[in-house]
Amino acid sequence: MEQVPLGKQLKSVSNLFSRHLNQIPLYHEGENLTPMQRMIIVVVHEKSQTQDVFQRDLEKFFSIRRSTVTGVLQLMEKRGLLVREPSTQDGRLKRLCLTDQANALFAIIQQNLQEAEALLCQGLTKEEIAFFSAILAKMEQNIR
Amino acid sequence: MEQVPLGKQLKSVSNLFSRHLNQIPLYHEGENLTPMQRMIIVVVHEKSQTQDVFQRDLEKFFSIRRSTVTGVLQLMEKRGLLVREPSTQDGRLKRLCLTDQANALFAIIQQNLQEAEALLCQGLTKEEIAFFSAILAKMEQNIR
DNA sequence: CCTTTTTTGTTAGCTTACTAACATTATAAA
DNA sequence: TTTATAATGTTAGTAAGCTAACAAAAAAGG
Repeated sequence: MEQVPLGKQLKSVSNLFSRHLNQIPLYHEGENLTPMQRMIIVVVHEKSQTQDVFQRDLEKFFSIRRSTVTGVLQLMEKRGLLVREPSTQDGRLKRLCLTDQANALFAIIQQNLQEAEALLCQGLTKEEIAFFSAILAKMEQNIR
Repeated sequence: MEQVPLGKQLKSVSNLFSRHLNQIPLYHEGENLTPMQRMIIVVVHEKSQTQDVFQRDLEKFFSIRRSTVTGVLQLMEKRGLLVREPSTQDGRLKRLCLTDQANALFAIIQQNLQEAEALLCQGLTKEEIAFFSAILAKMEQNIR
């Protein structure tokens, strides 16, 4: 009847994944991007192909709070990775627009992410991974 | 061939779990404990039944860095949840010692954790949970 | 014994998370 | 129309994660 501390286990793997991602270099000379910045660049790049992307979309996509979105985007804007343009349609919304610099990094960042996930999933079958992902989705529903 | 952003999914669920745990009240009047503080109280309480617990043990157990352990414990000590006693055997080690206040909270915290995990796993069979946990363990090996 | 390496813990500075309280704009209701 | 409610974003303050650089004690090697 020993209870596996599943929450702790989840947190461990999540932390280790971010830590690993953080160690993958992007630029040759020093400067780097954080894991969250990389993920945001990828999702904004992909989604903005077909639609406008606003801050609220990140909130839902990553399951994080508004204030967290604000903070991360402020840093990214300061580093010249994106700009936030107020919507003319709806004064509450701010559209996210990647800079050329960020767009240029998209391909390599996406590859880094895929490699990191490949490492994470080493030795697991496609079916196992799909099953695992489905359980995560179920848990997300349960706890939201 | 669509790649599921597994890392992002992991982070979402992990964050949501912590957020949920953070909302479970402990005291009747205002003050509360953070998710990490709760987990540390539980693990130190349990492990110290049979052995001395040092800071390095938390580092391994939670897969976090030394500096993180230091920071969390400093706060917990400031709040009177534990004390760090330098080992007489080995001058590098600091033994962790829960206060009476923290020990008194152990039972209810453990129950909170179990309820939170039960919510997380709602609708999943024992076998599914075991399989999920095994995959997490495998991933932890892969990426460490 | 002396020197080097390993282990453990701290500090400083940063990022990402949270809550709570607030401001602003849209939408709904009266 | 006017008022109330909902949706979106910000700020302030705090916790927990990280890296890098440091200090001190123990262990290993000479």
